[in-house]
Amino acid sequence: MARQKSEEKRNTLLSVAAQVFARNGLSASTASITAAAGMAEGTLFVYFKGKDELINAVYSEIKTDLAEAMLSGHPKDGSVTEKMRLVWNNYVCWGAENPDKLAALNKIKLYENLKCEVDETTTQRFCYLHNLIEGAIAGGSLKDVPYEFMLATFAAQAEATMQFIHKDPDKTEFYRERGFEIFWNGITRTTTD
Amino acid sequence: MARQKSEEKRNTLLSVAAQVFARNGLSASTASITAAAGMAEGTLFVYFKGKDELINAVYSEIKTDLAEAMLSGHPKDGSVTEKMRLVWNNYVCWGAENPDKLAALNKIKLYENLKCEVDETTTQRFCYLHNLIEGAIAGGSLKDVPYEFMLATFAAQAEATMQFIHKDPDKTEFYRERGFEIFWNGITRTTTD
Amino acid sequence: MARQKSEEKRNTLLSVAAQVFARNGLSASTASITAAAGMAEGTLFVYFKGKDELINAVYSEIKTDLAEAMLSGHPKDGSVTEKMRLVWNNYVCWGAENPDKLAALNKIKLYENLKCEVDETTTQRFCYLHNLIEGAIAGGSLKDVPYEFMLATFAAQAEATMQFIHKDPDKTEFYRERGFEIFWNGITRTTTD
Amino acid sequence: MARQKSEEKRNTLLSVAAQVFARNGLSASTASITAAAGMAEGTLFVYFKGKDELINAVYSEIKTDLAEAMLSGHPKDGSVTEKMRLVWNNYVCWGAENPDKLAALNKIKLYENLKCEVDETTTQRFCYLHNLIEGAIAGGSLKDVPYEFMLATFAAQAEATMQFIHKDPDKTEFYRERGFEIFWNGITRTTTD
DNA sequence: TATGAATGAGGGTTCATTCAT
DNA sequence: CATGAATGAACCCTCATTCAT
Repeated sequence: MARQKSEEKRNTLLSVAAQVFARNGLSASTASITAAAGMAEGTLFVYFKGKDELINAVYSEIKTDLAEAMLSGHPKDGSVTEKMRLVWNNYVCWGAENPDKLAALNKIKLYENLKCEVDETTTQRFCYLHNLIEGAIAGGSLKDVPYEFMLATFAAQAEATMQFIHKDPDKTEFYRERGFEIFWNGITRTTTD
Repeated sequence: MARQKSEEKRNTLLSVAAQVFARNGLSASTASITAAAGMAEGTLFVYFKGKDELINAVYSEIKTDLAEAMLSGHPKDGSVTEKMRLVWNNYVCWGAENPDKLAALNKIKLYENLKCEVDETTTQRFCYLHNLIEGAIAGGSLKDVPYEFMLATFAAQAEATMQFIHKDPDKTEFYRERGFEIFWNGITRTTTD
Repeated sequence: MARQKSEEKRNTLLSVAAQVFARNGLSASTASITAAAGMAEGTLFVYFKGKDELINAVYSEIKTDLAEAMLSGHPKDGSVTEKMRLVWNNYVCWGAENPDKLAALNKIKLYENLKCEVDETTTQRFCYLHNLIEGAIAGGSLKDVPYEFMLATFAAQAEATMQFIHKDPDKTEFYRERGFEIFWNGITRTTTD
Repeated sequence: MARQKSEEKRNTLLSVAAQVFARNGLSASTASITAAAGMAEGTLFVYFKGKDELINAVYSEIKTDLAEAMLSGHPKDGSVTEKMRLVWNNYVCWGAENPDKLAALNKIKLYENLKCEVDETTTQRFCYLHNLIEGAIAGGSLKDVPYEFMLATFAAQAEATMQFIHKDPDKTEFYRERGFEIFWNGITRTTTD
């Protein structure tokens, strides 16, 4: 008899868990998650071997979701700057629109037993970002800086930006623009210092 | 009469707790902390009302330590850039040299019951940083951006930098310089975009 | 060097302990007792081997106090009824005036590790009561009933009475009289049933 | 699906708890109760929110049991004296036959967090007793004495009686009769004092 | 003697996980 | 598969007691 497990239930658990983790921390009980999902305590263990696996799955899920959001609507052509700005906007808006996912992601990032596994598709998506950044590097003065460092800079600046947007949604556009400016100036400027 | 509470024991507990939290998360047991500190389980509760108070005290302790480190050796005069670079260097090096404190700080930041209390001196130290950043804003093109956003940018990029230094200590100077460049370019560049 | 222990401190501890036990039960901590007595935690253990010994000492102390109160002002002569009534009044009033002692006594009575030890003088005092009751028995119709049962009856009725007086002090005299009537009628009446 | 909470297990816990409390006091550990009941430590918390709820439930349970026992076999008609004697006998015998329940009841009575809640049926049963006593009052000379005081007298003397029966079961009938005599004489006698 | 920090066993309670239904 | 009662290890914390001062 093929799998009778319901993909829907699994997804419900994942998204409810993300919410609960975001609000109450990773120390939230599995019972509180199943309760919020309207399921029995034991059901969680039908879909995940244990809490640890659930946490890792939530992480993957959100990362995938984020990667997908980040590249949505990307133009085939256009300047590196324009492409980069789109990615930035997608990223920042995703965070502002999914505060629970963002919060969950940040908490799970610090989880001691995190196994960073991302699926193939997601990897490829980050690859696109990789290329963009390499392009930016090539056009600026920071030619010796590794891509990973730039990516970290990108994420760091973006997350700072998201938090301000989340606190003050009226200024979404303002922070989104200024944040990008800072980031882009930072990595593309021809230093004269 | 009787032994007096020893400031040394309290400090031992604080720094051991920071290490344990950094490595095992805030969910580490109080028993594991006292064991690592070579004390009896009950002793922790002589110095802190409960785990919650301990966590908050560790937070204050590290924040104070960081603030002190950040401003060490700051010159009375010199350009804003030079002063800022010194603060950056202090901050980044502190993080690279105190990975446990940094990790503990980041985990406690997400702690649900965190009571953000910092002492007077620490507040003043951050005030100095405040003024520096205001100076940088005044000299750049991002005049409408609030100080808090700049500070968040500073912290975000510094932390990204620290992590790279921590992973690859041989390149400490390299990342420290490039990180500052990116940050400083970002916030001071006269945009021509 | 003779005893340097202060009898006064010991007494303070006994009476403070009685109050604390009355209000918070025998499970009150030794620390709460020393705190209420204005002493250091360790001091209690200078005067008593442990909490158990303290509880037993409080019990003895109160029993002695009660026995003394019960027989105060007893007349050399007078009818059995008059003498008995005086004892009754003393007993009941003691309870009404010392609610904490009464409450402590009742709680300690049910203490699992109680060692019933009373000193010589107290024993003699209860002996006087013994003789009174024997006199009452001799004059009534319950000649075959053992003294101990009568004493229990006396105590039971008296304690019920005390509680009503304690709840409604305005009716002290009323309950004191009615309580005695019930008791005395009960044990002296010539049954016609 | 899944096991349902078993009323039997709950009852086992209640009666085992009563025994343990009777013998070791309310300070007995919850672990000692589940062990005596042959269950895991956690099981207690499936049936009761905490120790406090357990203690209150034991209290209710015993009160209900006592109220039921007290009125068993009560005659539709007969004199007040006869009815009262039956209640007395039932009460006293229940206490003598259930020393653990009696002891538990007395200890719980002094429990600092006791919430006195009795169910409807039990209340009605005590109501019957109320009426009986009112009848006795009406026929005697203590017309101004409140019912509650009489009830306290009843309980106090009955409990004294129970203790003697428990210590000397051979004289059950003797103490039961004498005890009732004393009580009944006490409250019904036409005073000539 | 008096103190109170230090101790560590023990207590109530939570919770991830198992498994009978 | 879905359920939720049952489990027992582990946790935080209390507290009687000890002992260095």
